[in-house]
Amino acid sequence: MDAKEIEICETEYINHAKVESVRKQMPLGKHLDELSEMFKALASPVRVRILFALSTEELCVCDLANLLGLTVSAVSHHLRLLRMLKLVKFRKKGLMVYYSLDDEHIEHLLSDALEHMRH
Amino acid sequence: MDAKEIEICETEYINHAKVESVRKQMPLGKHLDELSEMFKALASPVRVRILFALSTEELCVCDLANLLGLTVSAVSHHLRLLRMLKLVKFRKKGLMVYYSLDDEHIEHLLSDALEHMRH
DNA sequence: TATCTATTTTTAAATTTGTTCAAATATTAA
DNA sequence: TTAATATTTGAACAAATTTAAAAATAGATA
Repeated sequence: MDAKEIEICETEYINHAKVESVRKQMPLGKHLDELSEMFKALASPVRVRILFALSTEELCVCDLANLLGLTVSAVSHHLRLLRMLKLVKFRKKGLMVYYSLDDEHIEHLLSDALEHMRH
Repeated sequence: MDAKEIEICETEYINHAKVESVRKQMPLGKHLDELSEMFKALASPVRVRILFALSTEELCVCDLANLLGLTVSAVSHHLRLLRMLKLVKFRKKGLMVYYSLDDEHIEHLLSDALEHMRH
């Protein structure tokens, strides 16, 4: 038992072999971080609504604001996050910007999660 | 166009028919809120790590703290959240508390999400 | 009983997130 | 060019989250 472990957890009961075995089986740290980033994008009532709305059809920022009862600015901030995480894509037509889900993968993830929640 | 809509979004370009059609197809508000709560539980690098660790095998609080390099207190707080959202369960043996995933559903959700992320 | 210890809870501080408002950008049209 | 307008961005603030430290709880053992 080294100094760091003592600092973290002063106990005789750590099962070091077990901990090492689990550590070896963990996915790579960067994958776990990306995964939590993706979940962070979904961890908001507003963004979940945006994504489900877009799973029905393409909508512009103003339509989304109207649907959700939020300011255009607030919606735009959320869309920026969703865009950065590649959960939505957009196309411009004149002054309007139409958003849609980035791919069907996300639609499946959403419906799977909804299904899971219902179980 | 009523007063509220004007307040929210001062534009001539809202596609009201489209917005209403989407609104009708949205899942119930309470389901969307529960879903975002579940995602909130997953929206942290620490909790994602806790869940993947527990998908390997049952671990006590101290093992988890040791594995993740956090204080026991911090881990306990995260476990409380995961417990409240029914993502983990626990069994007591003497002074020790062993945590595990609540069911295989969660394991599937995690591996599906990891898979999605890799795409 | 009293003591020891793994975990939980409380409190408080630090950080992150969500929202609004105002200003900036980009595209259309006059 | 100038004006109009849909969207984006930045700054500021409130609300929520994360963490550590200390106190409290609960179970084991002497």
